[in-house]
Parts: sequence; C-alpha cells; structure tokens
Amino acid sequence: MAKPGNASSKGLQTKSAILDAALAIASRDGLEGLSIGMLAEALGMSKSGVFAHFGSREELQIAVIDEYARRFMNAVFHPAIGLPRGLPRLAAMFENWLHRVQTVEIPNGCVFISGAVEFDDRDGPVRERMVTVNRGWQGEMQKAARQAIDCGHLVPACDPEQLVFELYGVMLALHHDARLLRDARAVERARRAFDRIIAQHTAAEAPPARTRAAHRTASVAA
Amino acid sequence: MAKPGNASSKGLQTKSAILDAALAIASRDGLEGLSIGMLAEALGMSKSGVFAHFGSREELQIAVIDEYARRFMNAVFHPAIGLPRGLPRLAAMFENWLHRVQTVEIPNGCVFISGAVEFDDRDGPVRERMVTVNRGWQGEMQKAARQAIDCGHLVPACDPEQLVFELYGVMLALHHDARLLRDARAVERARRAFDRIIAQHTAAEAPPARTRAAHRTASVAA
DNA sequence: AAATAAAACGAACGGTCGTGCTTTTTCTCA
DNA sequence: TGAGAAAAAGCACGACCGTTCGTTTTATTT
Repeated sequence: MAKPGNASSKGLQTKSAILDAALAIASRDGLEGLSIGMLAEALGMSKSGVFAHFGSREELQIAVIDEYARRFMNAVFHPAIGLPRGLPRLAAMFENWLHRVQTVEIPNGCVFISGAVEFDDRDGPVRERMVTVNRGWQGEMQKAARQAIDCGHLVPACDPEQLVFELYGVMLALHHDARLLRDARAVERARRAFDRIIAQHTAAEAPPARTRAAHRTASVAA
Repeated sequence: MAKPGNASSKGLQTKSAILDAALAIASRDGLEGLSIGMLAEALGMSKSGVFAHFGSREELQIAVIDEYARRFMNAVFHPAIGLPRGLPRLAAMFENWLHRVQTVEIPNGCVFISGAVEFDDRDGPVRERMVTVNRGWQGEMQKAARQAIDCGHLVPACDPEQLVFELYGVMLALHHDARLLRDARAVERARRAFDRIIAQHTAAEAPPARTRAAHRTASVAA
C-alpha cells in the first residue's frame, strides 16, 4: 500500500501545487474570491480532484492562511532573530516587512489584509485562524519592542502595544495608498513614519502636550 | 403623467429605501457581498423590482459608495468647517472621524475600507469612484493640515501628505484591531497616536535621529 | 505482474447570482 | 374618474457556486 506519510507521494505534491495556486488567487481576489472552480481550471484538473484534497472550501481557506503565514514569518520574522535583541532586531523586522510588502504584497495583494476585512464580522474557524495568526505576529513585534526597552534602546515610557498598533497602521496605510491610490511615494512615507515613531521613543522628551484637549469637546458642534 | 423630478415620487422614495438597505448590507459584507437577491428579500420586494432602480449591479455599488461618502462627509467633514482654520479644525475632523468610527464603522463595518481592499486591483468604474472619493477626503485633510501650518499651529517642516498618510494609518489600525481582534483599547490607542503625531509637529525639535541607518542594510541578512 | 490503495475524473445536485423579458399593479395627473 | 405613465412583480435564462457520488485512471506495494 502507498504510505500517506511519504513526503514525495503524489498526493502531497499536488496538494502543495494546489496550495501554491490557491495562494496566488487568494492574494488577488481574497479568501472569499477563491473558488474551487477557477482553482481547478488554473491547475488543469477537475473540480472534484481539487476538492478531495481539502474536504471543504473552508479547510482550503484555512490552509491558505497557514501557508501564507508560514511564508510571511519565513521572510520577515525568522531572518530577524539572527540579529541582536533590541532596536536592531526590531528595525530588521520592520525593514524585512517593508521589503516583503514592496516585492510581493503590493504587486499581488495580501491575504492578511483582505482576509481581515472579509472575516472580521463573520464568526467561524476561518476568522479564528485569522485572529490567531495575526495575534502571533503582533505578539512577536511586541516582544521585540519589549526587548528594545529592556536593552535601553527605547525609553521605558514606551508602550509596546501602542508601538505595534502604530507600526501596523503604517503598513496598512502603505498597502492602501500603494494599491488603491497607486501612490509610489507610499513606501518612503512608511519609512519616514517608522523613523518618526522610533525617534519619539529613543530620545527622552517632554510628554506630548495636550494641545487638543480644548478642541476635543467642542469639535462635535457646528 | 408622473414627474420623475418630484422629490417625493414613489420611485425616488423606494430608491432611497433600497439605498438604505444596500448601505447596511455593503457595510457588513462589502460591495462584492452585496447581492440584489438578499437586498430584495430584506426589503420584501422582488429582485427585478430592486434591479430596475439601478440598471446594473455596478451602478448600485457606485450609488452605495456615493451615499456612504455623502454621509461620511456630513458627519465628519462638514461639522468641522464651522471651526476656525488650523489645528482646531484639523483636530475636529479627526475627532469627528473617530466618533463616527466608534459609533457606526466599528459596529457595522466601513465601505471605504472593505471597498478599497476589494477593488484595489480590479479596474473599472467602481474602483475609479473609490479612488475619487478617497482622494477627496484625503485632500480635505491635507488642506486642513496646510492651513494649520500657515496659521503657525504646526511647524513648517510638517509635510501635509505625510501627516495624512499617518492619520489614515491610525484609523486603519483602529478598524483592524477593533473589528478583527475585538480590542476595546484600540480607540484609546488611536487617540494617543493622534496626540503624538500632532505633538511632534507642534514643538520645534531636533530632526529624528537616524538610529536605524546602520541596521537597515544589514537587516535582510541572517 | 498482480493486488490494492490513492488520486483524479465526470456528471449531477440544489442554490444563488445578475440580467433580460412580459405582465400586472400602482401611482399621478388632467 | 379615466388615461397613461411609472413601478413592481413574475418568470426564465445561462453561468457559476460548493458538494456528493460512482467510476476510472494512476501509483505504490506485495
């Protein structure tokens, strides 16, 4: 009998070929736009043949999320852990992230972003996987930020969760401006934003003046 | 004969009722998830009856974008122009924006965000309208920032486009964390981020130290 | 080479989709 | 109130969807 655990068995190798094509389609059209029919056509095989490898569309979507996350971490996170803790590692994570966004996510789309929008209000296992994977990445970023604080590279007043929140926002804005508005300057803006955020947490400085406090309550009027 | 221009004619008032329901559906399921079938069912009328009011699904999507933009500007932009130019007005725009995100976009979804992700790599009139509307809003923000610089509320070194890029990122991160991760602290983080961005452009200060310059080239390795 | 398990296929199912038609109902104005 | 237009319904179409099932082809092992 054929051993199902064999790494080069026919089944596993076509399954990974399917996953490859699925990733390309899901990047462009989102996880909801990924259909088994077009996937089969892109691979030159039958719908049922493709279907049998995953058992359901939902499991296919989850497999795509996992594979996308694996590649993301391989390209962005893992190379950075070779660098010394603290700011160097944190900066490398951002720079690797930026590089990946430039080379693959801006041209082809990003499953994390489209998936987040598609499933943020739809319960179920797909959404859960999205949340898990996202928390994983944000958690690694927060850990790196915490280490940078411990090393004295960032001031103790720096809040790692706030820092990651802002960095994530920079990437989302980059994705938005580069893909929807096709603004080539978005990459440079993302870099400048990162520099600004880091700079604010390196030099000791006065806490942000509450210049807005007076306007905030009055702003709703008129 | 019935005058088609009559504001209270039956046609126009059901058309606006359709638009109302379409907005609710598109907010949750995106413009691609908006189908004429469920729209008809939600309204208790036939598919063809709904369809006849717009002529095509694409025109319905465009009508939804326009209506969403109209409401957004009414809630966020127009109330702010009653305030004095400069930082007060800019801060009011952000605060009104934040208020709207909290009250309607986090609970119900945001057509601008889901639409941007859905149509950022699909050419056609829907995408074009998304771009136009988005540029319109970002343009108003930039104008307000420019006025704040002219008034001396923000330092001349402040780049309005960079500022709006970062503010947009804050809102995208808020939307992401609040909806996907269901993090209630996201709103407070967005406010803090705004304060920090503004604070950095109010007080004259040293240009951001290039602490990352050394790491940037080495970061890809390992 | 025969036996057996895995993989792929092909056809069909019930649904939903957007979109044309034609017909019926409803509104609006003279 | 009756003529006529506007609005809504009803119906059908072709296409695609995810999924199931039985069959056939291909791999793998004895």
